[in-house]
Amino acid sequence: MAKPQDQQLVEQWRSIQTTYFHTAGALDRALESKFSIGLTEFEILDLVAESTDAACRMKQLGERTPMTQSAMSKVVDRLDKAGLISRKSCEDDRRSLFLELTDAGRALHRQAAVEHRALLRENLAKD
Amino acid sequence: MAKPQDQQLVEQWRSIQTTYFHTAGALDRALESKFSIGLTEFEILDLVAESTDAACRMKQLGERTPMTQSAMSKVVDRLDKAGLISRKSCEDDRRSLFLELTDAGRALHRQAAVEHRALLRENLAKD
DNA sequence: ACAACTTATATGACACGTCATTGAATGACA
DNA sequence: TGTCATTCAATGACGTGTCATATAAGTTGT
Repeated sequence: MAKPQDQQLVEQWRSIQTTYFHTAGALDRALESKFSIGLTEFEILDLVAESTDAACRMKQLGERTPMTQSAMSKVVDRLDKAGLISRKSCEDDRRSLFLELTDAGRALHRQAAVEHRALLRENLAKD
Repeated sequence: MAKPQDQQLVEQWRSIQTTYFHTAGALDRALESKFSIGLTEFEILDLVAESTDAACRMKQLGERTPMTQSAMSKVVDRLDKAGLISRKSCEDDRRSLFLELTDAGRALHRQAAVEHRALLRENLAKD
């Protein structure tokens, strides 16, 4: 009944899902237990950390992650409350916000990134 | 500062995430609007539909999806309440449950599967 | 046959993401 | 300059997932 090419598509999709779930789960649990931040929080830290120029507005970040604007706003809010990031309003356009890591944020990111990369290596390695 | 091999890992991961988010989002929205079921619900229907033998206990399904046992239990509960699936207790081991599609469930699955495969094709196609 | 352990599923508290909406600032244009 | 539309971010209501636990049934060893 099922077309073989459909079967193959479905399997490809399930494989992506499985990889995603397992990897995301492992990352989330590790970051949570060792650094008390979730994977989403780390991902924002990571994006802010790697953005060299000052043009690090939330809007730009939104273009670099599949996260919703709403989700981002809440994550950034948590990071702010945790003292890992700071939001400064931008003079050019007062609707925008500039994000930057605090010292604590930078330190935590540096450590967490090591763990993060290591787990990616474990999980994404071709078996 | 960042090792190039790490960069590559990170990009591989982000690519998986993006594919996963976009595809899952598209599937979820389409199934929700056209058939009033979420992606997770569809996935359970799909698994039950493709399990030929009667040995379709929740436990087995759990082995075929990255979903949590808890999550599965709730999804199945919703499907049951929606009249798309039925849980019959198993005589051999009364802790287990057999799942099977109702007629409505089978009909809905048949239609939804077409949409599902089509969207997978759109989203997973190599660009 | 009785404890102690293990396994299959359900459930409650809680956290997070989504959608829709709001508030505020900007742009466009007559 | 005043109106209308657009853009950036925040928020509240709501659904669904997760963890820890509960419930119930099966298993093992004595």
